[in-house]
Amino acid sequence: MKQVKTFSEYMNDEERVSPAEREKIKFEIELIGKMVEAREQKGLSQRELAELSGVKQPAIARLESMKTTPQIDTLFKVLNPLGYTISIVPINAKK
Amino acid sequence: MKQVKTFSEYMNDEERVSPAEREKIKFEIELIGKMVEAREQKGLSQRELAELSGVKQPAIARLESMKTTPQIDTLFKVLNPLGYTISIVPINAKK
DNA sequence: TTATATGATAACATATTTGTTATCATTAGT
DNA sequence: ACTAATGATAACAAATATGTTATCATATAA
Repeated sequence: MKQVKTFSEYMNDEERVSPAEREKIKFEIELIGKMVEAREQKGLSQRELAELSGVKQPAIARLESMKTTPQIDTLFKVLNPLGYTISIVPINAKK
Repeated sequence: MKQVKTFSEYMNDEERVSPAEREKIKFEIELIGKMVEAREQKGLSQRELAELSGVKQPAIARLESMKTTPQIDTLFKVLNPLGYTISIVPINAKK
C-alpha cells in the first residue's frame, strides 16, 4: 500500500498547502530555474552577476538555493541583466 | 521652450531611472491597476479582501496607494483570491 | 601540491514590510 | 442629523531580507 505522497500530491493537498502558497512555490521554482539557466548561459558567475545587478553575491546565493524569498526590488535587479522581468497573469493562463 | 519632462521622458532617462527600477515601476502600476480593478469588479471591499487573502486591511490600503513595495508572499496572498498570479517573462515580451 | 575561482554560509547591523489596534474623513443610506 | 461602511493613516512591535565582511569546501588549473 502506498503511504508516501508524491511531490505533486503533496502540493495539491489544500489541507497542507494553500493556493497562494502553491502559486508562490511554483513561482520560486520557475524563478530559480530561469535565473540559474540564464546566468550560466551567459557564462556569469554569481560574483559577476552581483556586479551587474547591484545585488551582493551572498544574496544571490541565498536566492538560488531558496534560502530566502526575494524582495520585489531584488527580483528586478537580478532579473534585469538576465533579460527577464515579471508580469501579472490570470491564474489559468498556464503555459 | 519646453522645460518640463513628460512622465514618459522621465521614465526613459537612464540617468535618473535604472532599467531595473523602470521595470519595477511598470510592474507596480500594472499590479495596482489589475488589483483594484479585479477587487472592485468582484464587489469586494478592502476589508473583505483582507478576510479572503489573510492580508490585513491596512496592508492592502498601503499597497493600493503605493505606499510600500509588497513582499512576494503578500503578493500571492492578495492576488490569489482575485484570480491572478505572477510569472517571469523575457523583457521584450511586451504585450 | 599550490594557487585560484566558485558557490554556500555565518554573523551582525540595517532597512523595509507587515501585523495589530485604533482612529479619521468621507460617502451612502436611513 | 445620525449611522454604517469604506479607504487612508498613525504608531509601534515583530518578522524577514539584504548589506557587509569573512570564511569554507570543492573543483580546476598550473
